[in-house]
Amino acid sequence: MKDPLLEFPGYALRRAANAAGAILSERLGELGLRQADASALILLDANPGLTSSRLGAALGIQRANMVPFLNRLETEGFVERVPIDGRTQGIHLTDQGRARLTDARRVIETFEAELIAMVPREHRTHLLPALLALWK
Amino acid sequence: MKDPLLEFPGYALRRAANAAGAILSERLGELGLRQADASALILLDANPGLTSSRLGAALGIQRANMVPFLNRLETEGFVERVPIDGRTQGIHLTDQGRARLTDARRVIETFEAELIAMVPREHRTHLLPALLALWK
DNA sequence: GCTTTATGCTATGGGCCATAGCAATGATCA
DNA sequence: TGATCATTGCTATGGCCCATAGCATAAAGC
Repeated sequence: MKDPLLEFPGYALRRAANAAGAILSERLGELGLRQADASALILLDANPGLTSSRLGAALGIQRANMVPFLNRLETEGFVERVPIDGRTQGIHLTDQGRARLTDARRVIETFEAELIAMVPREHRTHLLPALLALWK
Repeated sequence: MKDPLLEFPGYALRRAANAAGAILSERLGELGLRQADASALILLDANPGLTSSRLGAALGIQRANMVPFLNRLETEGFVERVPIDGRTQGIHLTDQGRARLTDARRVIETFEAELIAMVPREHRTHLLPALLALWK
């Protein structure tokens, strides 16, 4: 069967992201985390007290969607909101959040290593810079 | 602001695919098409009479989700189902489907060219093979 | 002080994917 | 040939992620 779609980098990009995302989501799911959760934990660990808006901007999540997202993280005890002024609040990891992050890191690093191992050696170092150029 | 996520190819893959997908979806939307629609039209043009199951397998769409998908394409007059035997049917493009495909091709080829142009020259030829290795 | 902007929020819908289960047909094989 | 198995197309349903519109309050800017 002919597949002309295989010539399109954009199509390959979508399929690759879906395939990789499915694997990672499944593994993070065993920790009770989604991909966005793990990303948020990593970002908050590196930048404690980040604002909801700024965290959302970094993750590419809109303000409106940050609300239920952070609510869930807070309900599960990974995160707490600390008021900064009347309208702004800093998001901080709880001890439980940091503990879960440790587990998540293991999963993610294993996953990323496997991912890189899938691409032929001669293309390997080019993947990350090429991908970053597409959205950064 | 520190962003440790930028070291992860898997994360960059997801962000790049989302960014690219948003642009393509918007442009195809002006033609009344979604990404999966355009992919299906291209595949059906290259392989007339493809079965729903086989088309779904090629596109990475499950049987259950092919039903409303093909219903819509049929309702909009892009596709017709031709019974092969009692339980199998071949999907064929209609003239209207082929016409819309012509427009879609223009959009997609422009998009793909712009996408490739975004990646630095030294990484350009590595992108497609690297991505194909991640799911093919 | 008044206007403008930023922040966090509610409500809602779309697109895409996944699972479970079903009826009917075709294929396989004793 | 007849019984079993596999395939095909389908219904129903829910989850996840994203997008828009609109709102109240608070801070910043003039």
